[in-house]
Amino acid sequence: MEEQKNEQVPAGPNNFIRTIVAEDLKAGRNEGRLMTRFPPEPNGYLHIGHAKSICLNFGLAQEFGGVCNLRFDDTNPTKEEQEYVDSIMEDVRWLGFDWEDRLYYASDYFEQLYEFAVLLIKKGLAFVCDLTFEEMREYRGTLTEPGRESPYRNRSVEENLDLFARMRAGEFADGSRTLRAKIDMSSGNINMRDPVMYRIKKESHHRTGDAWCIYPMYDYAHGQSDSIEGVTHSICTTEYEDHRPLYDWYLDALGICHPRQYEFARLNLSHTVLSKRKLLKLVQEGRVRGWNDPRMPTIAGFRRRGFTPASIRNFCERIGVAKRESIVDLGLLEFCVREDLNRASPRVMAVLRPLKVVITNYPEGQAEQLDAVNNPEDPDAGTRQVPFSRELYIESDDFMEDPPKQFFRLAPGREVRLRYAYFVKCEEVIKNPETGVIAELRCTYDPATRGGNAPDGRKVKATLHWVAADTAIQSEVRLYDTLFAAGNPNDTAEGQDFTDLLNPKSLEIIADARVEPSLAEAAPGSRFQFERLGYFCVDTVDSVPGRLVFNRTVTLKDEWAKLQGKGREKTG
RNA sequence: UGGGGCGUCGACAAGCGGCAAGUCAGCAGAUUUUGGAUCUGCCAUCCCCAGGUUCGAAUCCUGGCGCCCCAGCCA
Repeated sequence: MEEQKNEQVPAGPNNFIRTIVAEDLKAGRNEGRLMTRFPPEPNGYLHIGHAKSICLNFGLAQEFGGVCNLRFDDTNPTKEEQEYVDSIMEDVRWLGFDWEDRLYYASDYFEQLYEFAVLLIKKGLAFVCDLTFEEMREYRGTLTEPGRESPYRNRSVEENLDLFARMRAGEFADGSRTLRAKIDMSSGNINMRDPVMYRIKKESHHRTGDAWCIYPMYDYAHGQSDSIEGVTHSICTTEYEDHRPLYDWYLDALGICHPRQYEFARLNLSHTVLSKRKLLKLVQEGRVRGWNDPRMPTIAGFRRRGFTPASIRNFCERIGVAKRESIVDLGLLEFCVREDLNRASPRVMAVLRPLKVVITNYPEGQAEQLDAVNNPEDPDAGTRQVPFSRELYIESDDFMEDPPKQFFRLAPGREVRLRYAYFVKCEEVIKNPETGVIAELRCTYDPATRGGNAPDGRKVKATLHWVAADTAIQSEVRLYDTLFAAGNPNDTAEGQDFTDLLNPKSLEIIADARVEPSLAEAAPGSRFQFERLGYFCVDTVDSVPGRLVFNRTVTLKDEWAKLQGKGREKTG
């Protein structure tokens, strides 16, 4: 018995929605079909919260042999644009999902939806209301007081039919009339207080043009669209929980195929915001450089930043699906990218903040090529050659004149290894006589340690990355930190705007980083690990041959930074 | 004083009456030509609180407390 039970549970992360789907299938409901849908409104770019929904809906379909539709919820012409439609399709595909031939638009159903509305009028379940916006608000009542019925509520079916037809024909001004469902003005659920089904908007729609001047509301359009497509499980976020009675009401009143709605908690991620309204504001106010700014939590932003689709899918799997509201730590997302990038990224050496090193006992004018492993995690990745010469650059962070005990990189009199090259020892520190700033290090190398091993078996405590001064390529590197300094930027104090919590240091541009010459032909979008620094990708927008621009996707875990107490604010 | 939800480790999250999974983070150690990766061990006598039922409760009952959502002709 126990074992049988276990056999029934398919592999994969469990959650309550998956359990419901599995049970429905097992019970043979919906003729054994499973159909979900991802229904974005094309009024902005998709963000990581949408990725959670995409992974859930497409993932469930994939796992249980069902299908998932892509349907644009385009019922409000004033907010929607083709640019958003295009970006959404690109993002869903990039995440690795396929809606095949099931690309739908709510606007495809406008005629059918209109006929459904006529049917509800005929059944005496809908009426044309002439209340103004303000009047309707008054009649609606409040959270604690019931509403009052509209004086237009009892118009005859004939009059309603006539007026609704004339609304469609464009005889009335915007906002002058609505079509409303006749439900219950005293309901504790405000959604049931004679909700608006249609409003007049004489506006061009991105797909239907000027064919319509009345547009259906979300509540009226959504369930019926699900029904028309044959959706079995309509999965949305918890803020729609009290819309479910209305969702059910329309379907029952119409007597059509009745999908079931289930709600899960939307994703919140620490140190960022996931609301289209807020993201749009950041874009419009120029706080970021567009929807695909690498600091944005949008799919387009993460893509440009160098994240992989697999890392985002893994993240969505790990965070789970539940109903309680939560804020997922950004650290988990970072773990997911590192995990994926670690096994696949070619290693390369780059110096962000160059400190010149002269190897005094290395012959002037001499140069050699050293073998370097491309990816220690992947033997098939092979090796490459990196040039070595008398003058090098190392990371300025890798040298300290008067180091604390825990610092085991280069210091006066200390010997370290230059990765894949030689052991070098710091003999002299040269400073700018004016400023006292360290300008250059004089070191000696041990020719016997070529490749990085000492024949006498002596050890060094650190291995540094480096580039040869004469062959390194000067590049721009963009370092990103969290968009918001605050762990939870949605939690603003009185009189404070969420933009006040932006991290002023979210972007640092390094104009004169030096990267090893093998990167000369690196293609836009290609990803690398800069050894000891992090994962970087060639920017797809600004990088050009001869002037490479890299984005830092994520740093490597950094024990030394941790020892120095560098961290970010908690979620609170 | 309405309606709908939710409260399990620092952050997520399983669990559905039989004695607290897993992941991230953290800590300790091994290993290491990336202070990376990898490996090992540790990390909730306790599940918002208080009563009750039961041999037995995070799970059932009762009563509290706390948090979130809803008064767009937005989705």
